[in-house]
Amino acid sequence: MALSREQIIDAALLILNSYGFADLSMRRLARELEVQPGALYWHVKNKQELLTALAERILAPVAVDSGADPRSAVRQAAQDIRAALLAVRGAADVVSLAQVLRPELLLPLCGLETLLAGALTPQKARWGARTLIHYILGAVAEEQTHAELAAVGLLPSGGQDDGEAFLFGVDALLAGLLPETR
Amino acid sequence: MALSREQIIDAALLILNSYGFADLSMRRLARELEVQPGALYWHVKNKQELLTALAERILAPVAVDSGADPRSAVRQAAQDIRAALLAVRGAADVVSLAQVLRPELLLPLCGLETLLAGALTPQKARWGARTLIHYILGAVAEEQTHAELAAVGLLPSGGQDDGEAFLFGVDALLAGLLPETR
DNA sequence: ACCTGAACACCGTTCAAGT
DNA sequence: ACCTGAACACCGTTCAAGT
Repeated sequence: MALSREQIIDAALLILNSYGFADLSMRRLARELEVQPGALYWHVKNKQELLTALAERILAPVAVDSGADPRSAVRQAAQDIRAALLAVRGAADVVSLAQVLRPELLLPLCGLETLLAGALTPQKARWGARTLIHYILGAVAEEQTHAELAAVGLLPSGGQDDGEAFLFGVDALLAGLLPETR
Repeated sequence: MALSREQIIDAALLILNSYGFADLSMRRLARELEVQPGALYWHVKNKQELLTALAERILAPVAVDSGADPRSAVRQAAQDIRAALLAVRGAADVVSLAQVLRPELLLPLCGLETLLAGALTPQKARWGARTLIHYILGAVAEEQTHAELAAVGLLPSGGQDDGEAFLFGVDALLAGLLPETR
């Protein structure tokens, strides 16, 4: 049966989870799919485009809903994004790369801006969303890299609660962006 | 004259500024220095170590001083770090990589934690500093990547003020971390 | 001590030619 | 339409052997 774009993304996700981001190469992917490397380029423009598609897939489970107040909606969205990233090995690196090149494609990340737009001027909503995104991706990338290094024994597996540390940053940012209207 | 570690770092910085991060390879570096690739490995353990040394050099001009209140000291430090990064093409990518692997080596980044420790509990200071660092590196990396793409014509050169956007994020974070004690 | 030469095991991408 | 075969121009790293 003919190779398909979806099949390629599936295989990429599999390599990512089994061997990590460093091992995700076009040639490795071709090997896994039992085709020649060149075959991939019929379905995908280049590696960059593949990574962007991969990022979309990784974030697909996240649904930002604007229920309740912006504050708790953003808080929930941040946690959902983190969860989606942690579900796939190396995901934060993939999404960080994609985010810089094609931010408009990553809907959940745009969603943050929409949520903030409910309480801020358009410009502040945009800036605030980017601040959040940089923090989220940076924090989770660090978490995942540390997990990677700890698994290989290059780093002591930190016994601290990453989830708590993550939320501390989100809450600090939210406190600064959306001061209590009381 | 014999090759030296400092010489290698100098050449790396030169390649970075002239051709960008993507072109900074061990082989390219060797070519520039007119030695065989293997020669580099007498002076440097591997590429990772070279990048870490490069990151230290890039951030060397930054001096965090704890004068005045923590708030304005951190604000100034963030701006200084951004300036140091913007002075070298691709610097944010280099420092981001180094930061994940050996955060203790990047003194200016540790300095942020020290500054915050003046007003927060040790744990909150650590978390707060990491939040700031993730934001700073993410924001500047995006700025530099966009400049890179715009220079190549792949992206319209955004006419907005990146400095203002950067400060908005820093101030939001600081407002959340260090609420006005008034 | 410091470097060369040569190798090993890889990359991303292109493209004529086949089916 | 979809893929192979083969090439091009690269990587990071190691290591015997030379000086």
